[in-house]
Amino acid sequence: MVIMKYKSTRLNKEAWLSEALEVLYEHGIDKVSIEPLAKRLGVTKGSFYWHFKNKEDFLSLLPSYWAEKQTTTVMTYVKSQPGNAKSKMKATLEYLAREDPDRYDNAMRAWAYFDSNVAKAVATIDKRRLEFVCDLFLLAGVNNEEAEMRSRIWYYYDIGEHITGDTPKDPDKRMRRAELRLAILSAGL
Amino acid sequence: MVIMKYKSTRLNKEAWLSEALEVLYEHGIDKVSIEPLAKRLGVTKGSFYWHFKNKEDFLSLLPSYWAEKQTTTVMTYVKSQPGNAKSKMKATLEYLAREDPDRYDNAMRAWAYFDSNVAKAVATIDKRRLEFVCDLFLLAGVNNEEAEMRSRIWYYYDIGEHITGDTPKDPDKRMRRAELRLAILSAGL
DNA sequence: TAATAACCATACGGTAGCGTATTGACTGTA
DNA sequence: TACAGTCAATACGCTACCGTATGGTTATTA
Repeated sequence: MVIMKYKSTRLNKEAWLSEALEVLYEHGIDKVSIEPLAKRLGVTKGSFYWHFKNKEDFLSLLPSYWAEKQTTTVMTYVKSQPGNAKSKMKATLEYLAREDPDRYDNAMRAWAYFDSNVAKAVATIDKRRLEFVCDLFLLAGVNNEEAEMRSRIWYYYDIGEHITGDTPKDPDKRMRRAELRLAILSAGL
Repeated sequence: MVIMKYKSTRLNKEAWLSEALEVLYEHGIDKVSIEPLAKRLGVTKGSFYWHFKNKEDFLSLLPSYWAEKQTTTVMTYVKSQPGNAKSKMKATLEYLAREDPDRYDNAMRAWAYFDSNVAKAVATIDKRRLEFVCDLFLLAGVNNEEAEMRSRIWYYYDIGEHITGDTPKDPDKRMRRAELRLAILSAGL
């Protein structure tokens, strides 16, 4: 027999942050407001002001909360994969075509564009990803300047496809694009 | 002697739309509100409700207003330039490196992400630009599928660089990037 | 210059959301 | 079982903004 020792709706900071991230994802940062959030969580704002000082304080925690959830990503997967640079690139693209792990990216970018603190958090993630790709090109033997440019072209493609909503639903199409992309961007390696 | 026959602050619809676009650019769509806008324009909201039915109606006009301002762009310039495909690509990149004409793009995208009507307007512009680039690759003789892929890689680079705020301030650096980019993406043409 | 139309100011009522103060309920520990 | 600590509900005042109603100016046209 199950004994409900605790009222299951008692919340912690993370519950609020997680829900906020969800609303951010669905409707954008300006719809992240305390009372509606409380409603979604089945509590009142009394809870909110117990856990957080105020709204500003709360929102300032969101970017780093998001960033932390970004730690287990493509990169850890690909690094674990054996093979040369080109096959690692392939692995990266296949992973992305399968998983689409960057669920909150667009919403964060939309927010970041009007908030420099958020922009910093996003820039950190972007930098990390760019360097990861850049290393692959360096590994493939291209010089520094060109590796940087190729990795930019590579990574900004992801951003562009993502943000225009152009990512094909059909996995086969995604794979086909990945092939072509790899062929074009790793030409001569 | 100057006689002020008209109070210079009498407005028309466009004045409101233009100012709204500016606020959108500076602070995002949720800061586009009637009363503050009126203040910026030196009138009261009495004016607004003369020109527009309500806020929703007003905002629905903004994407097309933006889209119209996009008609005179890179494309008209480049089309007027002589030369083969590759030199037209070069002309395009040089124009972009010089002018940065897509001032409102990021703000529109941020908005578009949470409003499907806006998304449509942005998608129209994206499509137009993509086709323009695609035509250049077709002109250079690559097959259809690859031309589409190359143009995506080409154009999404612009979006990515733009949205990450990575565009170098230094014109020389921008030019250098353009050269490398052209070299990489037009390899073998 | 009188009449009409175009444009704007002011005052008002209404809603959504922020933040505070206070009280209440639950939980772990002595 | 009493107490302290944790978490939440309620009630309140406040601000920003939307939309309406009404009347006042300014321009246009006859």
